[in-house]
Amino acid sequence: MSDVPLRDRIMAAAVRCAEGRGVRRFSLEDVAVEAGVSRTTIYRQFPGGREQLVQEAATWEVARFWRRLGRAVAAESTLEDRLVTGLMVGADMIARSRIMSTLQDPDIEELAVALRPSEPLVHGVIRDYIRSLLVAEQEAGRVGLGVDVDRASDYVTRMTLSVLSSPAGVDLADEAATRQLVRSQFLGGIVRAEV
Amino acid sequence: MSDVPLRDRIMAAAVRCAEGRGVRRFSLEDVAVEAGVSRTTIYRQFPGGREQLVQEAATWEVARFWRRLGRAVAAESTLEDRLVTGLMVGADMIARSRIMSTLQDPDIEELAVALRPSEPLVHGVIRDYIRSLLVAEQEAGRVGLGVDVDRASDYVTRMTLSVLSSPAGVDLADEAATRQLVRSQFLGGIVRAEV
Amino acid sequence: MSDVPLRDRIMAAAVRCAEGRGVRRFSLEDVAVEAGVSRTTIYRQFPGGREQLVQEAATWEVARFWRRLGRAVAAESTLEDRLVTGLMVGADMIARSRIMSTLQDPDIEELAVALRPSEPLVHGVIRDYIRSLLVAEQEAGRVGLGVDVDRASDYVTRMTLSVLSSPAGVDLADEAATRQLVRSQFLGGIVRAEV
Amino acid sequence: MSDVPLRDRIMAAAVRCAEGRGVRRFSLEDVAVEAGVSRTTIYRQFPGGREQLVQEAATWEVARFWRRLGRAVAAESTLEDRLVTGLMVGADMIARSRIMSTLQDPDIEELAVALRPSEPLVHGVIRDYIRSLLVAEQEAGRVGLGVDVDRASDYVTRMTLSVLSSPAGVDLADEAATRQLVRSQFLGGIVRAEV
DNA sequence: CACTAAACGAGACGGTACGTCCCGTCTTGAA
DNA sequence: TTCAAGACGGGACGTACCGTCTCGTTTAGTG
Repeated sequence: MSDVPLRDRIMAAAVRCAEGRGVRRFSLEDVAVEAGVSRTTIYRQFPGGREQLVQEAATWEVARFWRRLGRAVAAESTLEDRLVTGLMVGADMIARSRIMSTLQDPDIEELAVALRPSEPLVHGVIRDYIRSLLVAEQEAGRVGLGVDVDRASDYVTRMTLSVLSSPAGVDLADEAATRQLVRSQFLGGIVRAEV
Repeated sequence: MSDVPLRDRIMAAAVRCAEGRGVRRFSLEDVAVEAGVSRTTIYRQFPGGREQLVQEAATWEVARFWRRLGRAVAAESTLEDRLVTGLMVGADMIARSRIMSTLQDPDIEELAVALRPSEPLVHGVIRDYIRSLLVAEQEAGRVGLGVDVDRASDYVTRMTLSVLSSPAGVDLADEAATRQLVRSQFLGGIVRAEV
Repeated sequence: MSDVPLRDRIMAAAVRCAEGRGVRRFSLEDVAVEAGVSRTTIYRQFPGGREQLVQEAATWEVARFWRRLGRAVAAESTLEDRLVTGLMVGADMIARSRIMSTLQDPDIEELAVALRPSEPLVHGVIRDYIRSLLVAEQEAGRVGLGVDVDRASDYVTRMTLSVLSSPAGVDLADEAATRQLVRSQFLGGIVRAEV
Repeated sequence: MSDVPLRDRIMAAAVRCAEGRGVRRFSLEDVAVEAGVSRTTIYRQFPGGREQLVQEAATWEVARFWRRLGRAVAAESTLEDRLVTGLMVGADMIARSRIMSTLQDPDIEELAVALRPSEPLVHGVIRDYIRSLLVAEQEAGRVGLGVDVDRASDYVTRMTLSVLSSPAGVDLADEAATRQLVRSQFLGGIVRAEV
């Protein structure tokens, strides 16, 4: 409805539809109406049909998620703060997102799975990012001596993604608790205790 | 194909179909033929229709996965061996499973997602199981003094599930490497080094 | 809607639609609604789709036309009366038929053409029928001596069909004129003048 | 493909397409390609769209048919020869024409029907033409005394068109047979026997 | 032993959505 | 200006399933 590229408008509409009716329930007709576009045009933009649309919309949405998380985290300065903020903001975004909440439903959701193949990718990206942060910490002399940065970043990445996907007991809305978790579990053996 | 309960025969057929054509591609007609049953009967057994069938077949298959993993692990005696064996056997089963391999495909698969909601559940079950193992280790005096068993089991669970779902660099077919991983990363600060 | 066979109900609906909107304009959806049937069912009855439906409905309707004409003609006793009645009733039915009137429209109509292939067939049937009448007349001694019955019946058939399809000057609603036409043109050299 | 008027090029292309794929099967895209023209241009030349194009192309082709038949017939001198030649050449042209042959197919063809509305018109034109020939014969003293020229020309026209559209037993490729037919059936009671 | 009731097989139907084709309109850019 | 090129909305087509229903038929279980 403006100068937003047609493709993006359609993907955005698809995401909104998925949030509303659930991924398996919306029809391309719904998306077309939501995007203010004809069904034909969707097939012109995504020749692979529904499948391609869902796939691309999903990765597009995932990218947007991490982009926003990245921006939020960039405002912080220390590694610990970034982890804490990342966990809290991420959990909040997930909670807010209607997709994720509907994803809790026992009914089947393609989106989550369309998002599956991107998991190893995400793992890699996040790990590299965290590694760069760790290196910075190391250069600042705040990392323990015997620490293997590669191994440590992989480890922190796993814990982060795991906690984000299933908090399991930790209340990520509580900053103190989250910070406690990050300190003891995530960075325990890595970062030297602040004096 | 004889005195096996009808329900199970249908679910097994559904799993086979999912392995073959992918979850979104098979029709109830396919399942019916595969199970040597009429389509009507499927609706009689699963009044919720396709959705219920996929859901139940998925969790049924997941349960089978963990059951088999459990049996394999039960043969081992120490915590470390159980973790190593669990990781290796689990990874192997995932690799062998045609569903999982097709799941790598970028195309959409409901099964994986039908399996999603069980994730927190699985987390809980595995954590409790590992916790019981840790308690045993503790009673055997093989756990470090300051270790919080609850926290440690949660931690080991996260690492296990994470590594299973995305190995990311670790070769879980290599026992030495896997054992090394388990020792240093999983049980590093928890179990006292064997003398 | 009753115990009328589904197939016939659909064809009747198709004919009504053709009468209404013109043959090229109606959609299978229209026919489905008109027949009180789902679109799917039409495809189940006519696997050849729209084409087959139009084809069959057309010949079905043509057959109905000639059947009714045959009944009307059967009431008459002499050859001349049958021809006169046939021409008049036929012209009247064509005039009444909304299909035929819309067929006058310069716009394209498939029905008329779907009916085309049946033309030689119709020619044969009508010729045989007229031949049988001629033979009866001959046996009654009312046919001229040198008349070749085969040739004569073919001739009368051509004139009949031609006049029916394009009257061109003759008013087939006027019995006197029609009878005059039949006597002088159709049976002129064939039947012996009544004394 | 050069200075031939755009309109004619398009209609010629339409006729070729109709000959190839059948009338209902070709798309405007096909015609555009065949005519070496953009689809837009077709709409500029035929604002009525596909319908107008088919209509005009059909009558254009029909006119061409009769024009060519007229030229062939003009070479003959007597009425009988013109009729014989007309029947034979006409039948031959119809047989050769790929459109007409495909028209025999049971599948639906708009062209034939687009040509339908012109039937009464054709009847009138042919009749007037034949009437003029008959008048000439009459002036040459070769027509029977009691013959009504109007009625006779109408009659000959009907027989001619009828035989052309459905020969029904007569072999119009055999000159002797055709001539025999024309003499006995068409001109029997009209033209005085040549001495 | 027949009779009935439940479970299954077979198949028709309504309905939803998909992917495709084509039409007719419009805009943009180049000759 | 005229035309080519191409995007778009819209309508219909033919197909694939789903879920529901109604019939036979087989199989047990019971009077």
